[in-house]
Amino acid sequence: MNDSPRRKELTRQAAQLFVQEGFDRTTVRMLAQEMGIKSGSLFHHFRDKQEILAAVIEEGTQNALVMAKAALEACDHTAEARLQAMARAHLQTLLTDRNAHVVALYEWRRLDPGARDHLSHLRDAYESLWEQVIDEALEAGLIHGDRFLVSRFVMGALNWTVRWYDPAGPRSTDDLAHELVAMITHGAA
Amino acid sequence: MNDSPRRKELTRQAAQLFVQEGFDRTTVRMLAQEMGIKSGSLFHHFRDKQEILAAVIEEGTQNALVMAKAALEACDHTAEARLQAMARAHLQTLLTDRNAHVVALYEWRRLDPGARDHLSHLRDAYESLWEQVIDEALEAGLIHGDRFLVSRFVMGALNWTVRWYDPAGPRSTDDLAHELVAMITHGAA
DNA sequence: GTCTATATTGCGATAGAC
DNA sequence: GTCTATCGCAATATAGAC
Repeated sequence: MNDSPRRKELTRQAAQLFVQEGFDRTTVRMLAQEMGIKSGSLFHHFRDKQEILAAVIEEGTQNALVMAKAALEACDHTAEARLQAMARAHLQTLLTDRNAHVVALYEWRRLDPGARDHLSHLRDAYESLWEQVIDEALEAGLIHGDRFLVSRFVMGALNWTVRWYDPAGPRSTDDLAHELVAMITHGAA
Repeated sequence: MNDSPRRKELTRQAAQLFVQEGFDRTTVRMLAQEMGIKSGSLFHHFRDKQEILAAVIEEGTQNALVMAKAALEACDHTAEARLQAMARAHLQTLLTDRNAHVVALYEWRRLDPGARDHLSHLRDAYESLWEQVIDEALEAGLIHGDRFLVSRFVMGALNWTVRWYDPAGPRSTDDLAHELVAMITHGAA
């Protein structure tokens, strides 16, 4: 529809509800209440409920991409440091402040085909960033195995943290990133 | 309600729809059609839609538990063989024939608190089987790290396969299990 | 840009005949 | 155990005033 800061803020609020309840269980009335308006007014900002989901997922993936690129810029240029930076950035966009990245991963199937088509490029860009870093780790002999499988196993391990990680618990997202990298790089001594 | 073979079969058919559409998008009318009856008749077998979900999840977890135990019985008694057997069994119950195990993992949040309470013991039994095998691998020096984190990372990597694995593709579930175990046991030489 | 009011649809579940 | 018929309700979305 448009790209106003107002819409950005509404999208952010929608993301929170989608994370808590899931897309299907979130009603437009709940969304409107969270936004401080009535349900009818919501359709002035978004064509329909689907469009809200698409906006949230676009925001979530874009954000993950930006954060990952920044993390790679800032870290050492060793394969291990870069692997760790990616994992850390991924977990931060996933687990911090109930983020839109979670929606992008867990509600992807709920997108209608048109939106899925449009957003798949963004998702692919993020995933190929991962594959690039995995490639470097393979070339450096840091890890071994099939590039396709390794990257999907790693992303799976990270994405699943949403189901069990407790931000109030003893472990930081950095702890998790460190342990994951250690697990795949120092298996047998 | 009861435990007839009829109900077992209806549960199996419900599982397939839940995997395809998700619990929320599956209507009682869709379920009834799949079962070859009218929607009103469905409530002779299940009190409500929630109870169908609980039945599917119970079936899925029970099945995963039985398969895992059998796989551990049948394999060599080395830590690596046992790890591999668990991974193989997990993938088979997850990826073969659109199984109820997927529903147990991905629709857990949709259970009402009562059912969640009742079924959590079954889930815990399955997860502690995993932790036991992970413990053995740690003791054998096959892998290193935090027991809690390693088991969750491994299960995450496996559970995420549902999102990308293509049964018609070139890789078997056994290939996946082998690659995953290799990844965490032979990181750096 | 937000409101009130409402159209319309499809949902889960029930009642009672057979 | 299955059917037909339907209840009651909550869902998305629209119309038009302000």
